[in-house]
Amino acid sequence: MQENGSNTRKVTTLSDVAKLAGVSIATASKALNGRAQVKAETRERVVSAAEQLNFSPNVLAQHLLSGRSGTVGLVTHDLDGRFSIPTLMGAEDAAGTGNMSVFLCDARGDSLREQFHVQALLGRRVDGLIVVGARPDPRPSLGRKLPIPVVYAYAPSTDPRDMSIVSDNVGGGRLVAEHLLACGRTRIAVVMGDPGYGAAHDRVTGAVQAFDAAGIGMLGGQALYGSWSEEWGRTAAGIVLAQHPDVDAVLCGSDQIARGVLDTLRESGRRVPDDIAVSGYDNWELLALNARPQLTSVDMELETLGRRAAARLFEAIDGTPISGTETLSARLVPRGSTGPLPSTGQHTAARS
Amino acid sequence: MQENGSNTRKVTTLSDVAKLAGVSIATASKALNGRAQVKAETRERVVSAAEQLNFSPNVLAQHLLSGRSGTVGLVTHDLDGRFSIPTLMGAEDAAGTGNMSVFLCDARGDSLREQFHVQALLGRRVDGLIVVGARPDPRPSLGRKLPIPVVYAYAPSTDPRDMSIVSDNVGGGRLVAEHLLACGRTRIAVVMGDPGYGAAHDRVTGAVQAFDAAGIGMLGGQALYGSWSEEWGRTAAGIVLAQHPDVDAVLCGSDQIARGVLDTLRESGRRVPDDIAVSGYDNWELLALNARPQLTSVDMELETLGRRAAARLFEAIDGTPISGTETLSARLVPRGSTGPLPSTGQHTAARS
DNA sequence: CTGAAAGCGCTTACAG
DNA sequence: CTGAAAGCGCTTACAG
Repeated sequence: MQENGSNTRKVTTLSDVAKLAGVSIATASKALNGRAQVKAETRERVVSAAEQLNFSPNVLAQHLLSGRSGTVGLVTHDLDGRFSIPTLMGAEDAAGTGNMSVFLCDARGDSLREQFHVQALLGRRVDGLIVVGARPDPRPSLGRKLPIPVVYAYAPSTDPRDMSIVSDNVGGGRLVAEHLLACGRTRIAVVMGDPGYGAAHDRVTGAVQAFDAAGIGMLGGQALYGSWSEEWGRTAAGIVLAQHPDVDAVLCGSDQIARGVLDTLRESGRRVPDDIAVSGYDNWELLALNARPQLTSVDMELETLGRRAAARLFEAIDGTPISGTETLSARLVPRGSTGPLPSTGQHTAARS
Repeated sequence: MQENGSNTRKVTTLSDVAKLAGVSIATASKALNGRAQVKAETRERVVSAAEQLNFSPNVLAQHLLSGRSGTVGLVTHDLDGRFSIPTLMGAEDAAGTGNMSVFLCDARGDSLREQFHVQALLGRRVDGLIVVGARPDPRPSLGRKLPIPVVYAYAPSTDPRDMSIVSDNVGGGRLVAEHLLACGRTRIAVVMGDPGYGAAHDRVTGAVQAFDAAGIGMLGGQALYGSWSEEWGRTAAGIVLAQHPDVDAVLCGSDQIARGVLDTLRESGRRVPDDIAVSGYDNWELLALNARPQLTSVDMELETLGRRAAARLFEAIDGTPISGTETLSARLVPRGSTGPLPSTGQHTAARS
């Protein structure tokens, strides 16, 4: 009944195919692999035998010979998070085009666990390794003594000789600040997330570059740091409104923060974007598309990042030396929460 | 410089170890694998040689012999979604305890892609397969002719002879309805998601069972179906308030819907939970914990589900026949959005 | 064009 | 206790 309850069913082997086709196993191999020196008629006989037996070559054996396993290891620290998943999809994508398969290992931020997984993957003779961080800050290198190439994605290695692919947070901050300026906003507050993240400071740095270039200062002279949460967004918006009632834009460090800011603004009777423009970061569609109005955001293009990481890894596997940090541009995604100031009015004061 | 730019570095092999230890490769093998018939002193010499050379046995070769690869394939259809990831984590978890590694393949809802991945995994001689759906509705079987066992997780197979592990949506709906009843609510509206999902109807069915047992009817006599979005939650809450201003609870089909409902209630001046209790489903912490108040929800315990799927798969790999659908109970997570009616009052009417 | 033989890295009876 | 030999499933020179 349950035919696959146990592995008793014998898997067909090349020698089964050869026997059925009435040839040697060497000839069967050549026929199936499209080698030139096989008579057409013989090849056909072998191929049809293989089909008949539903033959699928044992890749493990093939790779024992070739010295390559056709697999890569993906060690992630953030399987539940939203950063590693798109990275991982991009990598799987790039891998899938060839005949690579991906081992997924979740190290959960624990470096012992990471070490354990790396050893296991080495034993499986993966051809290379991609390490995906949970947050964009630099992380310790796996070292340079591994027999296979490694690419660090999202979170770079602290060792500059390693290959890392990261998102440009400075550029992303600049991009969205420039957008707000282009919308005619001049009194722009910055509400950032956890100051323990390098990305938080990078995004502020980028925004300040844009403000400087426009010859205006950040509203209040400095960014408000807190956490990456809606709660903090609500609180921070209250602070901004109290201290700077004439604010005309809030640049937020994440979409979660922006959602909180939007809530407080709405409940204070401020219209978005007419009175105040609001921008997020991450372009997390769940949050951005369900916001009222929909949220202008910055997309780090993590899938591209993952694809790039995999591409670099494959180059390295093919022998091209790789090294250094590659920074990927972010992309602005304008939506309803930002727009030009209404031509009629100055920035209206509180209207509740 | 870049020592791992190409794979030139030769990987140490058991024969290297044997040579260094001055023994045959057979003896080296036995020594490292803890076979009894090896002199302690010899074993020590071999072990230290292995360490010195940083030897890591080629698992591909070992598995060629044993007939098992020590790997399983995880084919998912929802890598970007929130359902497959916890399932996958649970599976990885269960796998990690042994010495299993997991190949991750994203089929993206495309059955051709799925077929392709299954073939590739078969070629890699995985010992078993877990198929994770993107939504809880039944899906076509991969068939019964595969040489390895398969477990369907989250989305069951349509073939009852296959092994499937699913979440109990009827029970979950009943659970949360009972909770609302226990809070003293009697005028309970049900706002469900996309009626194209079996889970939507299942959750309603469970709720109705609880209502029947309590001898009360659903407010309005039927559930409102729409989509799994905040937008729909906002709209639906408006409908409920207009038609049944004396509503005292809203049972929502998802946390997203509940977030929308909460927003409309707040903007209509209704207090949650004093005037109206609100419950979600999924226990998606991002949404549930950031809600005001925090959202009572139902947790499908997807990680447990994944772990269970993997456990069943391993049993099957070990020869135990597996079959049938296993239904996992959901768990109520009470938070601030539900609670007893204030003792002082009846359900207050609109108070805006 | 076809096949016998060697070998990929390992393990396991089987002799010594 | 140790080692030579066979074999896991395949591919690739090398002879015929």
